[in-house]
Amino acid sequence: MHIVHFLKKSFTKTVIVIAGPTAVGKTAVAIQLARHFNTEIISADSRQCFKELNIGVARPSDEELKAIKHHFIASHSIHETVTAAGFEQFALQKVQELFLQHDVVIMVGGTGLYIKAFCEGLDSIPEIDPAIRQSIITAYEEKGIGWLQQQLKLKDPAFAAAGEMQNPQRMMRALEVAESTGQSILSFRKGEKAQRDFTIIKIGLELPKEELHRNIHSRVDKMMQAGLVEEVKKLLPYKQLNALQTVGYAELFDCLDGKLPIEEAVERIKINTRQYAKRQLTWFKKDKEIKWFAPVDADEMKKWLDECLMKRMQDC
RNA sequence: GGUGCGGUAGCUCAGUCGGUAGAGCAAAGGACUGAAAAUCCUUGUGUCGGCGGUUCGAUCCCGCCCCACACCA
Repeated sequence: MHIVHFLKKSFTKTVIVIAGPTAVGKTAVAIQLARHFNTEIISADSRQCFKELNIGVARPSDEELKAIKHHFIASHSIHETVTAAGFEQFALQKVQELFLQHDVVIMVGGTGLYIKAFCEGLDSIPEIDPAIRQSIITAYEEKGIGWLQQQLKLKDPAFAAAGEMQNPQRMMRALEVAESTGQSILSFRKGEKAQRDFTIIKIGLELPKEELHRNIHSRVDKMMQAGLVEEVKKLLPYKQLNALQTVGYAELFDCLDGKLPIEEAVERIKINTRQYAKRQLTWFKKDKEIKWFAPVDADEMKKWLDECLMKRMQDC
């Protein structure tokens, strides 16, 4: 009886996930929905979580942050290691905290893997000693992809046979797992979806391609006017960090290093942002649970969500 | 006006000692479980500036014309 009661109660708790490509207008929609449900927002963005990055990652404005409380925005430093697994932990804990006060919580973001980790969980793989990781990176940088291929054939033949043997990042991960556990990374990947004790509703935001591209173009121009170059200049000493392998920063580092004229750097940022948006769309379109809307249709979203929530309450 | 150099994919260019062409970038599609704004995979694309000539055959050789750039007047 207690358990049934508990389930009933927790299933009335809901996270509304808002996904979509960069520059589609996620922030504004999230704020409208947060107002409507009188709740708070958890960002699912692998770059906006860094306090050192602001203009270039289109962090919500101070007014927006003041209007609705956001989490996982400017909450970490570029010197920390932030990962999908870390985000899963963070968001799961945050959501439980927020459920004490709210029945509905909004999650918005463009980082598909983070959203997936939150909704479905990641298989648990033992922690890797940072020293092992570093030694693999160093060796790869010195000896190249051939070395990685050879090491993997030796230490994780299963991955070598089935994995992506041209993709250094995946290969390095496989190698570090093999070296520190003695087992193939494939043996850890069960692919089981974690069960969450709350409801998840997914919304996708979409615009015609040309319109999205116009948004990207003008947003990059605005970032430049807002002083992106100054922001990037301060981060130049840290350009090697993972957090700074980021569109808008990488290109301007090249510019500051004299490798690229400023006009070309800006053009590059626009191109790379478009390509990034395309990758996001490829990822999200695969998720059949997502209900798609135009960003201007906030009222329709509210209506649809209210109906959804009503239905789930009755089901429980 | 003269001389030189060039005109080949959306862009930058390579190439064919004459048998209708290929790289990079862009574009399109896709993958992706601890770097994910990262990383990786796949795929086109052409009146080879125009008109003639030589040739079995011309993008390639020859002539004329057009266009761009540089230099000289």
